[in-house]
Amino acid sequence: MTADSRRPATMADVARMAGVSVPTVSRVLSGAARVSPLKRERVEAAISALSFRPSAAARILASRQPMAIAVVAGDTSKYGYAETIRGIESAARAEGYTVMITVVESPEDEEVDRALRLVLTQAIAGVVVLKFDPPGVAALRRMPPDMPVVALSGVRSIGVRQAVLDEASAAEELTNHLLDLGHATVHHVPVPPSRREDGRTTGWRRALRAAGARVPPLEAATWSPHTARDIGRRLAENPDVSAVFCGNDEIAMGVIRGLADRGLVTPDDVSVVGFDDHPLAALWSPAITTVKQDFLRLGERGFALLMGAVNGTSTRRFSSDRPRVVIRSSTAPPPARRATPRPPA
Amino acid sequence: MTADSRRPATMADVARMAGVSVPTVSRVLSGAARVSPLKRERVEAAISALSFRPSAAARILASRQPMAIAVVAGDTSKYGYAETIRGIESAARAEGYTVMITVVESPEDEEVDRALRLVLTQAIAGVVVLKFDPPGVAALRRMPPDMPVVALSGVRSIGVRQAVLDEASAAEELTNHLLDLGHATVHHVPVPPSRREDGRTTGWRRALRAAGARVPPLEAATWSPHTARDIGRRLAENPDVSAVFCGNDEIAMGVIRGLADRGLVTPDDVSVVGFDDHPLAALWSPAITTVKQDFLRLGERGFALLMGAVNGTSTRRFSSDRPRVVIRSSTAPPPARRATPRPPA
DNA sequence: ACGCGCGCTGATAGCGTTTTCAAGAGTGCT
DNA sequence: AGCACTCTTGAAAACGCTATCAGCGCGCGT
Repeated sequence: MTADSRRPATMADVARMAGVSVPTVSRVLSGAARVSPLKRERVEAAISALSFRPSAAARILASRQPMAIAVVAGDTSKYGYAETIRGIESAARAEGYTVMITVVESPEDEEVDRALRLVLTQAIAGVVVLKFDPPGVAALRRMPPDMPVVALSGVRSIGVRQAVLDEASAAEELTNHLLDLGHATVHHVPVPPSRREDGRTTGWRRALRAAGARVPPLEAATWSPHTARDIGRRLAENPDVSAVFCGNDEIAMGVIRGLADRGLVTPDDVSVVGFDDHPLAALWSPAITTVKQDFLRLGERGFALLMGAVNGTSTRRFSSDRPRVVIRSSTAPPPARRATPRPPA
Repeated sequence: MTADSRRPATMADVARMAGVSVPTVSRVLSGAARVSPLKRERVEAAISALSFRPSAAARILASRQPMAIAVVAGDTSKYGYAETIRGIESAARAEGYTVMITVVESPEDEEVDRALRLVLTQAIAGVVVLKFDPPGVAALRRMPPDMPVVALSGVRSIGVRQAVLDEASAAEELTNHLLDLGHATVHHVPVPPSRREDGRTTGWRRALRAAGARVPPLEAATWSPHTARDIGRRLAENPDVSAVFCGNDEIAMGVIRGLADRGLVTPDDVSVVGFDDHPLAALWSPAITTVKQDFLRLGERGFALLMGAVNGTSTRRFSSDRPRVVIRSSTAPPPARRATPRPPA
């Protein structure tokens, strides 16, 4: 009577116990076809008596529709990445899909292939690639053509289904904000670019060009706010620097701290802006002027696009969103005369 | 000759093209048994000619071993969560496993069951539960007994296989640091507790009791650093407050900012400590004294424990790690006389 | 020369579902 | 009373792989 064997119960066990056929059990499970109330009840009783759980593998094999998607990303815990994944997951969960995550650590072929083999060897309906960095770009390129794919990114590219946050225009607007305040030019500390050049960098350059301002050389890029601190210190030595556009808020925090290390205060001596609207950006002192990127929705839009492709519901291949500038306290007009930096301790 | 049909190629197609039997194809794929070089080569040629990818569903169904695990968590993008998941994923990937993520948004039965149904309906070898918060605790409780499970958490509990970070002792040590500096007592702003009381709170209380210090009432808990800022402002009004132990670094940042809003400087007027060693903690001004929690390794240890259970390799049920205190610049002896708070603007 | 063992190979039988498909039981209508 | 339907149900056939087992060819020891 009870589930005695050590093997997990199968549909056949349930059917036997309920005195019905296997397909009937399947029907009450899927709810697709009508089953008489009596049998339905008996089947449900048997299911819980045996604590039966259907085998996902068998289900997928027979129905040919995996209820999972994969996310491929170069990182999972950095703010933008984590938030995007959260958006994907929540949209997926609402539709009954589960999300598998695989990180690709470097853009080298060998590493990319190893990670992709893992992903493609799973039962998935499609994949969302976070094309924020070189590993993401590489992964996208090596994706088999028959797999439904959506890329999430900051710049539009051709040939792929994708959801983007239009970073370039937002960056342009942000740079113009600085220019409008009276700064002669704006220095730039980019995040490591995904391609030759980031959307943020492109927008920055575009704004400077349009304003006829000098385009200063880029600072070396890293994701780490600690390197950004070093860059901030270095920037302090350069009297031409009155405004700095940082690739993201964490870098802005590092730069602000580095400037402070040399006695320069933001925004009195140097204005600094970030990007993303990190949850701590508003809390920093000074509160950081930035661009709010809705990563959560980016993830949701990406999932929606993927679903459209997977079940032929929609043929949309592109979804864009324009992030908006958030002005806070880290920007001000340039000082009449900038304080001289304090020498290194 | 070429893959003409729209159906993806199966092993039978490969076998036919290579002029071998299906099991032989399986053998070259798995590498389990020896195959003559000639046939192996022909099979490999056919595989790439047809761009054949094995069906995960069929493979799992036949072999009964899913190469995926699930992670159940109340959140995925908060620092500790994200980092732990990253640790799990990287350990899993090294062993050829993929990680599925499902978040449980609230501890209510209905929500928990809905999420768990999603998880348990997938083909997984086991699950790792992030038992950091009420949703995690609830999920763990409703997990079916026949599923291999590991809980990750900050306090030891009984009956479950688990990897922990011993928060209580670290919290005790951190509180003692404050007491040793000469503070009469230490106020506490907890994170929302996973149970009746958090390990951090327990350690704090233990230290105060042991030192015979007064145990001040707790402040209301939230994950948001912005509420923490309000709490900081409120704390500024209370002249008894000279040291504050915050449930995590983000809350510490909020509190420091709130105190600053009222003209109190850290650590001159009030010492503040956090917990976790958030990547921005060292960059904050002042740099925050905290406890370094190795979430990455927590995730790795959790995965290792799960693997032990899944393939009977090991019978270990417990793995603990002692986080260590990191002293920075947000703590100092109490002031002779604390500055009077500036009134609300 | 004979038998034994080893290495490689293919038939065959599942794995646990979903999917036809056809049959049986009612129901309503003429 | 007979017929055409609709609604439920079960039998049987996939789904694409792995596991098991027996067979075959070959080299070696006696």
